[in-house]
Amino acid sequence: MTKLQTITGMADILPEDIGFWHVLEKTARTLFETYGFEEIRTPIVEDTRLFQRGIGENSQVVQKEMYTFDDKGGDSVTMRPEGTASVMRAYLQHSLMAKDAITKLYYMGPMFRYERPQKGRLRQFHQIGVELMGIDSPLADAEVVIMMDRLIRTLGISHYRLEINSLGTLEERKPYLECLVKHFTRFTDKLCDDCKKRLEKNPLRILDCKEETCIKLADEAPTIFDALTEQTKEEFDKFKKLLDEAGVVYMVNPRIVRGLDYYEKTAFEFVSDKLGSQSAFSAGGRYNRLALELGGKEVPSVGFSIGCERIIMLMKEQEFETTMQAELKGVYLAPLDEASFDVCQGLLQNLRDEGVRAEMDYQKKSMKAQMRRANKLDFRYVVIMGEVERQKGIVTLKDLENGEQEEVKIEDLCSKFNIQ
RNA sequence: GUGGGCGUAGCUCAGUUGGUUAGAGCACCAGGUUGUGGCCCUGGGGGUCGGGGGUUCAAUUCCCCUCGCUCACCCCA
Repeated sequence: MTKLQTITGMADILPEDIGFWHVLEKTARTLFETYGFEEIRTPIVEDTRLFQRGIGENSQVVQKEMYTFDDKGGDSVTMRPEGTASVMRAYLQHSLMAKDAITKLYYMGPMFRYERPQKGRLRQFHQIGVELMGIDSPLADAEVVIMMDRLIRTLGISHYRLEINSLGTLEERKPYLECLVKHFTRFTDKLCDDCKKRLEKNPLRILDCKEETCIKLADEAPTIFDALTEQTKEEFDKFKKLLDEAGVVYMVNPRIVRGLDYYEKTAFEFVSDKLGSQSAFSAGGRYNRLALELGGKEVPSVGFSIGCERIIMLMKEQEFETTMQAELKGVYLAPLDEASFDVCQGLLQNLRDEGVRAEMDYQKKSMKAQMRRANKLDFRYVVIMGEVERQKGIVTLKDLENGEQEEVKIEDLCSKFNIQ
């Protein structure tokens, strides 16, 4: 296999698909900006320590999924596996809090994780993310979730659901985790092999296991809600109320667990059963401690990120039989002899200078071949020029939509399209 | 890292109980009209049958190894 091709888990996005990306990106930009978010672009490669501290040393992402290498100066650098840590780094580095107490940012771009690819999962994938920084309030939580819900609807996606949960603060979660471990330890021998490991590494994950016996044990386990303080409960209730008022449909799922260490309190996932095993196409939550982990002061924040490849799968799903015909537009120049070819070269440039989509062959071709190509490439008009036209100083302009044609003076050609 | 499925033309796939020049549809190019597209007709180009090794008179077909793709586990967007 000496054929050159993309490496495992990295995919080309071809012209036939790029329309979906443009629609997604444009819709997100427009919507986010009406909610007061501004774009930020951070580097793809960062100091490895940013992610070790930000995402959490013991998370799976940091432990085995990062594209980490030493640069030529001997520094350990990492291709970003997610966006939030970088945005927070930029926020602290440039003291963005100085401009206003609240900072609203969004970003879009490629992320990298060394995993085995499968449906909806690539090693280079793309995320659009949002971070609302500087305030700890259920109003902020609700704002970003509502915004995400509106985005999904604007994109015409209907087969999805929103699941929410509260993970509690770090202080609330600690005793709860001990409680949970105590509960499951009594049934260690009944847990599946994976969950035996989870019991030590990440007991919350057991709640999310798909093995039947584990599910049963998880059902009997104490829930996080038992451990939440009144204040956290009230905040969660307020959050739900705001969603209700905005007409956002959700279900509370106490099994939602976040994979990155920095989440606390509100957590949410937008999921669809049309995505295969990786059903979440957007997820996020509150992360009040991230700034602390990065060595700054506390910056209470909430955000989410969208898996672009996954949400585009849903956009495609929605396209049913939408045999959207390409719009016919532009002018194809079809010279029939050598001298006309040169004249058309000039016309080609004139048209393009006027902003008209124009194209012609790079070598002399038969009229049939030129007509076929004009048709194949969805041009609306063909300019035909042979000896007859040239001597009269005109071209034959054919409308491929209805087959009608007329004679147009060469000098009038550009202005004809310029007006339209 | 683990497990299942699959690799034949640009794409979707037939095929051979091992046997001469490996097929179809679509796509592409050309001709049918020496100046007129889409439909139709005719013709053409294009394949190291993923790669390597083995068995055999003979391998795309059987065996082994390997690479790749894909789905799932783990985990995550």
